Amino acid sequence: MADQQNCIQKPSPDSPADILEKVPGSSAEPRLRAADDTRYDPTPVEQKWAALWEKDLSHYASEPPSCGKPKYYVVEMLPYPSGALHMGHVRNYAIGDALARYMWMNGYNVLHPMGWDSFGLPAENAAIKNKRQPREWTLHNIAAMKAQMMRLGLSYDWSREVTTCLPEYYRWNQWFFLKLFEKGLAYRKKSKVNWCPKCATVLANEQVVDGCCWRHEDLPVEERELEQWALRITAYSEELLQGLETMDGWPDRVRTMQRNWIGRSEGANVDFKLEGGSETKITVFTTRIDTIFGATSLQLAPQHPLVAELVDKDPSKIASLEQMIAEQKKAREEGDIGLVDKKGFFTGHFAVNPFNQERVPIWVANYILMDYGTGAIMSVPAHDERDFEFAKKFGIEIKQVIQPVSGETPELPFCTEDGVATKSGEFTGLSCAHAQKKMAAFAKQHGFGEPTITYRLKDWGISRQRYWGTPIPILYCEKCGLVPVPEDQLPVLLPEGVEITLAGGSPLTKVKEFYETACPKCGGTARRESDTMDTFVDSSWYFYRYTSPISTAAFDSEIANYWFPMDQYIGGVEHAILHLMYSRFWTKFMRDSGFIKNDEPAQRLFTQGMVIKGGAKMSKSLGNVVSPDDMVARYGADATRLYTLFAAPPDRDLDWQDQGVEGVYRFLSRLHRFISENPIRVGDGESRDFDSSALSSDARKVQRKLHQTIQRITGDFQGRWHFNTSVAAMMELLNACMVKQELFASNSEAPKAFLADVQRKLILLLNPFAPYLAAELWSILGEDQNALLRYPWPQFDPALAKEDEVEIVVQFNGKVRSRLTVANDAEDQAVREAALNDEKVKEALVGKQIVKVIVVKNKLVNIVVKG
RNA sequence: GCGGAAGUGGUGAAAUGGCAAACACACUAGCCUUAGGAGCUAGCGCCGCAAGGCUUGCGGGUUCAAGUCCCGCCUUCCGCACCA
Repeated sequence: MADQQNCIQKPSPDSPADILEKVPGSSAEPRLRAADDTRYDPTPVEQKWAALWEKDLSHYASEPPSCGKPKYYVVEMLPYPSGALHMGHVRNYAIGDALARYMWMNGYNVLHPMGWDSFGLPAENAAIKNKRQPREWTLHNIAAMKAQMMRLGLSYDWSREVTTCLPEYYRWNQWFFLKLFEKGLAYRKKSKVNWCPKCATVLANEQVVDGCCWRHEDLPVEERELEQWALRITAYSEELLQGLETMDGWPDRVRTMQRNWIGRSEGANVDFKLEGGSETKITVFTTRIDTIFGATSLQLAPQHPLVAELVDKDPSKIASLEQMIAEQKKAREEGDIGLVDKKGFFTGHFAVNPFNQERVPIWVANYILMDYGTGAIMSVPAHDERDFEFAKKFGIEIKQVIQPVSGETPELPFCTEDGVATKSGEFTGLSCAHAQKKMAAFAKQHGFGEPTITYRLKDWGISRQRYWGTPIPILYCEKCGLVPVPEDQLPVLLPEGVEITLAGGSPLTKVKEFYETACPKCGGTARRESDTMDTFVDSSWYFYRYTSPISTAAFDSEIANYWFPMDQYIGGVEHAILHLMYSRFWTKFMRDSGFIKNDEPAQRLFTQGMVIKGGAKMSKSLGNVVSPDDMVARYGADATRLYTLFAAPPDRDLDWQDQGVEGVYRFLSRLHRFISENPIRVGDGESRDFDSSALSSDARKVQRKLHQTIQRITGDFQGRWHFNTSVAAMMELLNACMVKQELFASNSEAPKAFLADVQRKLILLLNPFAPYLAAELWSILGEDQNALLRYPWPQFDPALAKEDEVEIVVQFNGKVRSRLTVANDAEDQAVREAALNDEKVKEALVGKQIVKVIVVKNKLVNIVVKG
């Protein structure tokens, strides 16, 4: 690395050799070219085509639904406009662009748009740091990144560009919010929230990682109690879960992660009354109601509302309670929840088990979580590991009520459900599963419980005490209370020129002309909601907006129904839960509101691997960041893109190697040389037909390789998307052409139409991966410059791809002993005889006995021998 | 602890149960060159002068045949984690 950098000379003003290329905003040294460097120089070529394509946007634009072609909707996750693309983006877009171009060439009406997830905190941080307004800073970044994308030659339909921070977009966030509010899916709730002191705002559960903020991984979140807007995603818990079952176009990994996140758990709620005729009851959630006869205590979370009452005013209990809460908080902050020693104390109170009227002591324990289930459990030490550990430590009774089916005495705790209830009153003798059903029904019948399904998934808190986001369209009137902003008054515009600080709560409260307003109902004084929406709201539905960026609605339902669901969605796996769960929820809400018909946003999801270097994620602190601009300046956009596809299969992490880019660049140079030195042009009057059967054997070799290559690349697109092997196949094809280079020379005897066919198809195959060079070579061949994207993808002929002869290995017990060449698809019997008559085989057979001969067509003969 | 993915040359990697290492990178030698940071040719898993032998994290198994399938273990990465 260091060596390589030392090799690159500094440009000197008087050097005649230093030509070209400095991408705006790039810190890269321009690549110097020696005078006799014969390699392809991508910069002028790529810039020429980029300029052409920018002027002629129709070159990319999707066609109307009525075009008669089948639709194909492919979206790459839209970026946050941080100011510059990184290699992860390039990889993501290179994959999507290859697919879009391939589908275009296969006759589809392709929608391939791009946009900007442009609300969010970094703009505010930049505002504080550089005294620039978030809007101006953001729009500037968008312009810079759009230029980068254009330079990369990505085939986006820019007429549909979505910028979430602009009123024409976020007004529809507000509009949807009102719809959600009407349906009761948006509501206000006072709750303990995760507060990041650095972001000075609330985080959703999904945005808390190991007790820390997802943006500040070492900074523990604080707990605060706030009034918050929440979206009732839990109304769809079951459907979000069920949907995963049939979403086989999504990676299993993502589906599993979502399944775990939703965390469905089937069980029962059971009420335990306090002892002494009190009507106060403690509701516990259990998945093992079948063990309830073994419950020997109740355990409450330290934050359980009843605890304050139960500890009375006992100072020692209050002290241990406070200590417990503090420790739990600390453990949470350190991500150690689950490893903490179990602690607890007896409250001095008892409750009554409604099944057997036994009195059970009520404890408070640090291993009970207030935010799961009811925050209280019945403790069954004999049949739960955690309860067992706790009971042992504190001397609580352990009572076995489940027996193994075998009837043996089990070692406790005995936690499997493969057992039979014992000492359980009228339920004794029932299997666990059976007992669970009967007992839950019994509880319901007697009014002290019911079957219950608990989900880990929580409602989505969307209030953010920040400036740079969508204002929530709600007013608080002194008389009328909470009033939604009438639809015709949308958008609620985000005020400009606001002073931004991270201290002192929401910046919007300080903007008088925004904050203080009149009630639309009564005209009295009202104040506006000063919180803005989580930016995941923006990204939950942006891909619908792409289909019809109109001013009169969020999107046109009819057109959305034409394009949706997305055929392919492509992005990083880091969004497996947050963005992808919220978007699924949003789609279901819109479907139930009649705006769309699809149940899920995307038919297929592809999650590409990360781009890493030296085994670590690229980061400024590690100093291992590779800038796309530098790569584009040195090797061109084609080579940069091609390398991201070549270096690893797209679903795997890609370990960036600076020297690896050289390799694909060399390939492109060689290809450029191969065609530009001897372009085979077919004139208007000339026939493109030729007779394959009349080709020379060398020409046939090239033709065969061509058809094999088409077959492989087509297969890669249709199958696993292992574009690394597609690129390798193209390299092999070029190598095969170069070996027979004299075929393509001007004095060649091969039919011109054939040679032209090879060159043209080679370029067509290249087009999805390196569109600039493809366009350049296409025009060198004198073909219609603008038609490449719509030109049909080459078809392979299996007969032409087939080898005439194949080499067969002859094995003895699986070890290669000889090789022979036979006709392709030769009969097994003939191959067997040829093998047995082979000199080497005969030699090796001396003194041995043939047990069996296995012939695998076109592959091998395995002779099983003895002795 | 639970769940998932991965482990193949110096490196990135390839291989519908059928010749392991395609395609590249790096390296070595040669050609061409004032020069090489261009281009071209050849070599390049390991051991061995060779014949040949060995080789896909480790150990078993299935099979005529295993990188690939099955069982157990190890390592790395990812997700979840006192979820009742």
